[in-house]
Amino acid sequence: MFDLTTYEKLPKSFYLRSDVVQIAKDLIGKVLFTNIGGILTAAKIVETEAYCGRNDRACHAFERRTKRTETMYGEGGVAYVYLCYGIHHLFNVVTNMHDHADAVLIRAAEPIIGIEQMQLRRKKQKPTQLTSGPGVLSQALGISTTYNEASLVGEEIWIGADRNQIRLEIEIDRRVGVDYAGEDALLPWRFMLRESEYVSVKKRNL
DNA sequence: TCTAAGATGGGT
DNA sequence: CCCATCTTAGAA
Repeated sequence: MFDLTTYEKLPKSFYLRSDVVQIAKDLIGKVLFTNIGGILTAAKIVETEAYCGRNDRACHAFERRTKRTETMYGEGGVAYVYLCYGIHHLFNVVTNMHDHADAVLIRAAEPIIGIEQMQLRRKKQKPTQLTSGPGVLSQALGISTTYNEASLVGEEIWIGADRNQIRLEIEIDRRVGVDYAGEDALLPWRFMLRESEYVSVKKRNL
């Protein structure tokens, strides 16, 4: 069985750091927990992408401070959840200090706790069909836009570090689906756990 | 007001 | 390849 005391909830200071690319890398191998509707689920993060509001055309907050992006301009340590294509709820981790609009998109994970509940939510059986992709991951974990701005150091959504974590091999790639961002689409800001079967899209070329 | 496009996913 | 589905941002 899984011993919850193995995992240490990441403190707010983890999210307040200024290097969003480093944070995206650091999040690989961490475990995303949700306790929503009385259902505990957890999944190990295997794929992330960094978005930087100040110099990254792919970021929603780039040269834009609107109702939607205001979440990213807030202080780090909260969720930024938005609806994509009218269907998918994409979960991001807001980082950095107030007025610095950075976030990390959690793109894929490996189910650990609450797999049966994820199967019910997803109406799929195979473990790789539960949390491999930013939209489906949110569905499996019960995350929707109602959790936009929710704290990541609270009792509904949080991220834990394995106290016994050994060194991980990380692959780097360009981000998915941001071709509109011109040369920023080529930034090496996507991180994956090497050899994981749970990443959403296989490695392309930088 | 109006409209195009989008950090996707599933099916053909 | 196609399409579901709807909010957002920016234009008019």
